[in-house]
Amino acid sequence: MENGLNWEQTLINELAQGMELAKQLRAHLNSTSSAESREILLQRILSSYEKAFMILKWSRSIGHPQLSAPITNLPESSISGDGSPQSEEFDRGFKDQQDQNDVSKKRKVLPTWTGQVRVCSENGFEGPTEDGYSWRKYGQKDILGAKYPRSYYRCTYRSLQNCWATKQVQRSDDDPTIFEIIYRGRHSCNQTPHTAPPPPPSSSSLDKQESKPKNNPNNYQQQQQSQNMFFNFRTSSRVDTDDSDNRDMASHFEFPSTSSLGWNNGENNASFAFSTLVSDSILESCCLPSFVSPATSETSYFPVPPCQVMNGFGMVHSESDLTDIISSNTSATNSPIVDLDFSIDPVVQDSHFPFDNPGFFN
DNA sequence: GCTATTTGACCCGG
DNA sequence: CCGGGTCAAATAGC
Repeated sequence: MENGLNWEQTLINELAQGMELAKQLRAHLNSTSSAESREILLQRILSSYEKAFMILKWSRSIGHPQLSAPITNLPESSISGDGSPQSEEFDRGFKDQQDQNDVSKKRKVLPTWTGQVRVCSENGFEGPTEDGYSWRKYGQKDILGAKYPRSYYRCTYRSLQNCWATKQVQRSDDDPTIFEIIYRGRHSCNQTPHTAPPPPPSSSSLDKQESKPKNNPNNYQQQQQSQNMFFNFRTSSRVDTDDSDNRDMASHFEFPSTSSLGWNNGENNASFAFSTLVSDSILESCCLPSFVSPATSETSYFPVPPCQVMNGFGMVHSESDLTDIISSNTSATNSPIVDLDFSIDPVVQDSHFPFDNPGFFN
C-alpha cells in the first residue's frame, strides 16, 4: 500500500492538474484568447491525463492488489459475462428460467451509470436522439419532486438477443435542456455500431415531449449517425457505486477518437453536452464510453461544458474526492467486465491514451 | 397487420 | 404506506 499511496498521490496530482488546466481552458474559450494559448493548455491537459493514464496502467501491470483484487472477485451473479442481465430484470429473467412460476419482481441494486445530456436546441436541434443503441420505451413515471416524468427504456433486442440493458431518461428540473440518463445493465446485443465507439451511454430518446426518434431495429445507419453525435457531446462520467458488492471497478477512459470529431459540421452546430456517470460496477463495458470510477459511493464527475464547442471535455469537477475515484479506478483490463470489447475505435484500447489524439479536443 | 408507444395497474423495497 | 420500476393492454403510427 505504501507504494500505492505514492502512485495514487501522483495520479491525483496529475488529474487535479488536468482539471485545473481544463478550467483554465474553459475560461479561455469564453474569452478572446488566442488559439495558441488554448492549444498550449490543451497540450498540458493532455499531458496530465496521459501521465495519469500511464500511472494507472503501470499500477495495473504491477498488479496492485488494491486494484485488482476486488475486480476479480466480483461476483458473477452481478455481472455476467456477456449477455447476462445484470439488472433486476436479470433477476427476473433468471428466475423465470429457473422457475417459471416465480414471478417475483424483486428489485436489486444494479450497476448503473448515469449520464447527462444537454440539448441545445437553439439551433434547431432537438437533442441527442440516439446513443447508438435501439431502445424501446416501456414506461414513464412521474417522479416525486421532479417536474418532468422519467422515461424507462430497454434494449429493443431484449428478447431477441437477450440484451438486458435498460436506461432511464429524466429531464432536469433546473435546466430543461439537460437530460439525465441512467443506464443499467450492459448490452449484450449485437447492435454495436461499427463506427462507434462505445457508445457512451448516452442519451437518447427523450421524453415524449421531446423529439423522439424511432428506433428501428435494423437501422444501423441511424445508429451510426447517432454515434457520431456522441462525439459531439461532451462526456463526462461519474460512477456511483452504491453497491457494496462492487466496490472497485475498473475504469476506462474512452474517448472518441478523432475520427469522429469531424462529425460536427458546422451547420447546425447543435451541440450537446453529454456527460455520463458511471456507476456501480461493472458497467457495461460495452457501452461505457467514458470511464469509470470506482469507489464507493462517491462519484467522479466530469462535467461538461456548455454547449458550444464540440469537443473537449470539461473540467472535472469532483464533488467528492478525486481520491476516491482514483483509488479505485484503474484497471481497465482487470476489470471484471472485461470482456470488454470495446468497440470503440481505436485508440484507447491499449495503452495509448486517447487524448493523445491530436484533434481529440478540437 | 405489425411494431412501438402510452399509460394505468401491479409489484417491490424502504 | 409511499415512491419507484416494470408489466401489459390499449392505442397510435407506419
